Amino acid sequence: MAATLYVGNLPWSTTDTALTEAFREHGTVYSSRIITDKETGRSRGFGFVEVEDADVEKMITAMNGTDFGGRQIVVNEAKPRQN
DNA sequence: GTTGAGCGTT
Repeated sequence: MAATLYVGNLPWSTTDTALTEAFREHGTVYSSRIITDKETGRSRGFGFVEVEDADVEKMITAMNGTDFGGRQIVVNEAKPRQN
């Protein structure tokens, strides 16, 4: 089972790989994605990380508000896109 | 060569 995490306040230079590497240290990470602007293709400064369902709370507690690339990131449970 | 609240694609 996998759950999705919303990660905000990211530096513009953050990559999906960087997110994976950071979150992998605190739990099981299946995939990660940085949301890019549909018109310019640049990073919007936030992304989503797919993690193990049982590790969601641990990931949020461990990563929310922590320094990432010089910025304090925001980690929350992502709102369900499909219902 | 920019910006900074906010929840994404098949």
